[in-house]
Amino acid sequence: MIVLDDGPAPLYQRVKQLIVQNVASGAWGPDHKIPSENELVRDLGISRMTVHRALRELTSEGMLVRVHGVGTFVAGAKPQAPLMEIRSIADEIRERGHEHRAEVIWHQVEEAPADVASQFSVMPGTQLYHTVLTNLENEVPIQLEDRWVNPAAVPRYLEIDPARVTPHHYLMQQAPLSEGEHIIEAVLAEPWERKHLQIDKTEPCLLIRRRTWSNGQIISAARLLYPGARYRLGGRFMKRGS
Amino acid sequence: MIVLDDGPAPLYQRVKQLIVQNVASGAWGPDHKIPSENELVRDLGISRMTVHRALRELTSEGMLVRVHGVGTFVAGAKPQAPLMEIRSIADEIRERGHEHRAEVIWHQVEEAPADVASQFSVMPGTQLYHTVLTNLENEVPIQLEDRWVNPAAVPRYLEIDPARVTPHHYLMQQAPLSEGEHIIEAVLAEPWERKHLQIDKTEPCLLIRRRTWSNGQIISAARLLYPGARYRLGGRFMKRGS
DNA sequence: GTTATAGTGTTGTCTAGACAACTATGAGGC
DNA sequence: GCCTCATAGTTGTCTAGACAACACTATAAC
Repeated sequence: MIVLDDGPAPLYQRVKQLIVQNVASGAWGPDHKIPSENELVRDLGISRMTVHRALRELTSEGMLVRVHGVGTFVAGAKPQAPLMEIRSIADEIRERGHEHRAEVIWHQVEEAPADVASQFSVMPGTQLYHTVLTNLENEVPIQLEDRWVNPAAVPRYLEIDPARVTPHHYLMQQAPLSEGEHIIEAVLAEPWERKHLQIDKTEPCLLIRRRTWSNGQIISAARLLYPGARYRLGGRFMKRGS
Repeated sequence: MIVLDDGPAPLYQRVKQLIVQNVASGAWGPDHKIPSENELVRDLGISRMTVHRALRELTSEGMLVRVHGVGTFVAGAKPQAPLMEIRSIADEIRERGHEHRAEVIWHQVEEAPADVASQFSVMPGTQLYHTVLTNLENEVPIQLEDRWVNPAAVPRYLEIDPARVTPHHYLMQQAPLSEGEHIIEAVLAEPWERKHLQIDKTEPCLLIRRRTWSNGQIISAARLLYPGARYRLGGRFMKRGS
């Protein structure tokens, strides 16, 4: 039985959510043919244009593949390796066989400063969740994580203990990732950042600004700061814009 | 006077093209308020849903900014540095104050092999343009560029001389960039690639696979191979997928 | 058996209209 | 001056229907 969640969200977003849930749960595996537009129209009792918009957006987001005159299918394994990979630093460290520990510096509600507000497309002063912590590999600080989270998307975020459940894992579980953005640059760390990373004034750092979306809604914006001498970046990236 | 191009393309795509042209030509600069949906409906003689879809897609592509109840504006300077940057290797070399020269290896029509066809979403055997060349910095090969181009999007591509006009510059001029994708990995070069790059069998290479889109249409797919000892990658990336 | 042809089901596009939600503006009352 | 409220203009969403384009299948003709 297919039924829409109720809620204040627009209809087409709830249709998208329904599809995403079926795919994320594994009920609809790769190459599964999903119900046709007319079937969804009949089952959900909504208009075809609304269904069509939901399916079209999910197609442009890479979750579905549509074939004119045939049907709509769950996107299978891509011909090349996954285009995006957002890894957890904790997983990375453990895969290297090292010990991982997180030291929480802040974990609270804060009013968004202007630069953060613009990234979230909200008014400055809007209340957001803010977590700052360092990730240590064998007791050596390897990353400073400065993360803002959208309370509307993840209302219970503040209840977690970031030292035990990494914010990354919690967010991935609460809001299946649909889109991400990485900006990579080399910078010098601020004094308070240097203190937590235990690095020298002249130490160049790799800065990764990461934003993630789920179902069109921004979930989180994070600044990830790596001491240059202790980290190298690898992986695949995709970029888009302007 | 605002008027749509005629052609076989769907109406909403022609509306997008009209907006893109006005922005690319500079007629509508950053923060310019573009005509409202109702004005476009009246001037173009088409329905509002069609106009709305065009504006909505351009907004999601980052070209426009829409404010509920106010209007639609050309996206201005972003609060942070441009999210995507696709640079020309020739520009990079010249900025370092070095001499740049390109050696053309192939520049012709070819039938797409299966892997290329899948990247272009066409049938294997479809005729595409194919250019292979090396870029030399002070007569030292620094990059091998293996590029496929969509003839439907850039029909006169074969008429250029890649040694004089870089394919990158020509494509950027012919089809304003709207979207791009980078995949970065480390590989060993094929024998024929090693010959042109004048590198050793065991030399690790940085491989960047780059695809670019313009107005929803794929323009070009390129494999850019850099000898690891002669190049370091820097820049900003954005990724999205799955 | 092979080849046309018609029919069915699917996605892609477009229309005309409606209502909701939001913003800015100006008029009026205090 | 300051506040409240009505109004107009804009974008966001949704509907019901229509036709086109495409793929597949079953049927009929040869």
